[in-house]
Amino acid sequence: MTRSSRKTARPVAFAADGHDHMSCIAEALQRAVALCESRGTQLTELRRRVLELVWSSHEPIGAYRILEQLDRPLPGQMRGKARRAAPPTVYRALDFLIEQGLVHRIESLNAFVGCDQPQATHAGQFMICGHCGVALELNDAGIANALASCATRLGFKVERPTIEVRGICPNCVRSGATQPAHAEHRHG
Amino acid sequence: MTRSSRKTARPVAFAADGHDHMSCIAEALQRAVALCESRGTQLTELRRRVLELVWSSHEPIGAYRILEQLDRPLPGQMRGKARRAAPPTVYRALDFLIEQGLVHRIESLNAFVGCDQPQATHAGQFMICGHCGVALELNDAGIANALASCATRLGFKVERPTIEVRGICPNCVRSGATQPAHAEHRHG
DNA sequence: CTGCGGTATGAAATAGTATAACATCTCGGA
DNA sequence: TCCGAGATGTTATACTATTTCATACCGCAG
Ligand SMILES: [Zn+2]
Ligand SMILES: [Zn+2]
Ligand SMILES: [Zn+2]
Ligand SMILES: [Zn+2]
Repeated sequence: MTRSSRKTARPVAFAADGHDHMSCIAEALQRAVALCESRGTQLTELRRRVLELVWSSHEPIGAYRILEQLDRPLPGQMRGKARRAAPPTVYRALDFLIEQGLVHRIESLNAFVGCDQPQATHAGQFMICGHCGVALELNDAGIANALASCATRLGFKVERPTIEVRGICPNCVRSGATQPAHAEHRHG
Repeated sequence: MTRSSRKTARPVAFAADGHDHMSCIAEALQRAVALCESRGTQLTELRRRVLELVWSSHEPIGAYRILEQLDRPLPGQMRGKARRAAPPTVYRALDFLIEQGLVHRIESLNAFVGCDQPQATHAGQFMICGHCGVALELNDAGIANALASCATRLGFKVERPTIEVRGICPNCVRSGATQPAHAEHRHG
């Protein structure tokens, strides 16, 4: 029970005392396998590997970072001068994973992050820390309702909401972080 | 009185019967001049021209589209083989305009759109039609409150909310539009 | 077995978006 | 005049994403 061992009620990604990320990854992969199984879609080795890399942390990762990691031979394998994978390889895998709801794209970062509730189709809301880079996905009914009511009032038919809130996470707030400190983009 | 001549209460960008966009542009430029004047910032000819291009329609425009337009000699001017402007030129102008609150960046489109309430600093919410491409900026208190309350609950300090809702605008809904029809990105 | 269609991946080229770094220009004040 | 700040010009490059065609694999009809 990874969850019940936590000391706080805070979401895992923002946990004050860190968390066992290995099991985070393992559980995500397990869910993915089960989901694709149940849908009859093919979670191939390549796609599984990309998903694993996306889940390597709770910070959204760029497609080209994934590409770099894909190139590195897995520990224990000596496959010398393995040819560098090409961009379409990773973009195609990401397309598949997004379609399956296993990964979300963070528009404001041109990056990708794993979804921990892939079962139901949803458009999550993201709280992204500009200091440590961690992105937390929520499904807040209040926000969703406010949006829906606003759209209804206008006669606007919502298809895909994009909600990405940049700020400072609880942990970084407590440690007095105000400056960027996280590489990221300029334009933000 | 452009506004009072409208037949509906709908926002100009989504007006059912179209609108006098020339005055849209003129008013935006006027506001910009006044604002920069009052702040002592320099709305140079280049920046004014870029702002005008951003306002050329209510569809967000990409930096490189602006660049193309900048190259075209103004009607009446025969400046032959004018050198093509370089990307930094337009990005710098956009940076200035964004800083002044005169333009917003639409993250999900890598594009830019004029702001019609540049006075107060704000982070607008955008309703973007996937069919006609028009983006409407709102400042809905309900959404803002829902977001704020959610962030408070988490202990997350909001710095820059990004809310961009893709969908179909009232006009396009009425005309039965469901397909994309608008070029735009793939990844959406 | 063999060929066929559908899906996944490999590979090369190119398109699209954005910034870094340094040079030049202009204008107003010391 | 000289200086310094801010704006723009210029070149190169980084970063992100898609198009296009080729190849590999697999289950199945003939
Ligand atoms: Zn999700
Ligand atoms: Zn943080
Ligand atoms: Zn605005
Ligand atoms: Zn529309």
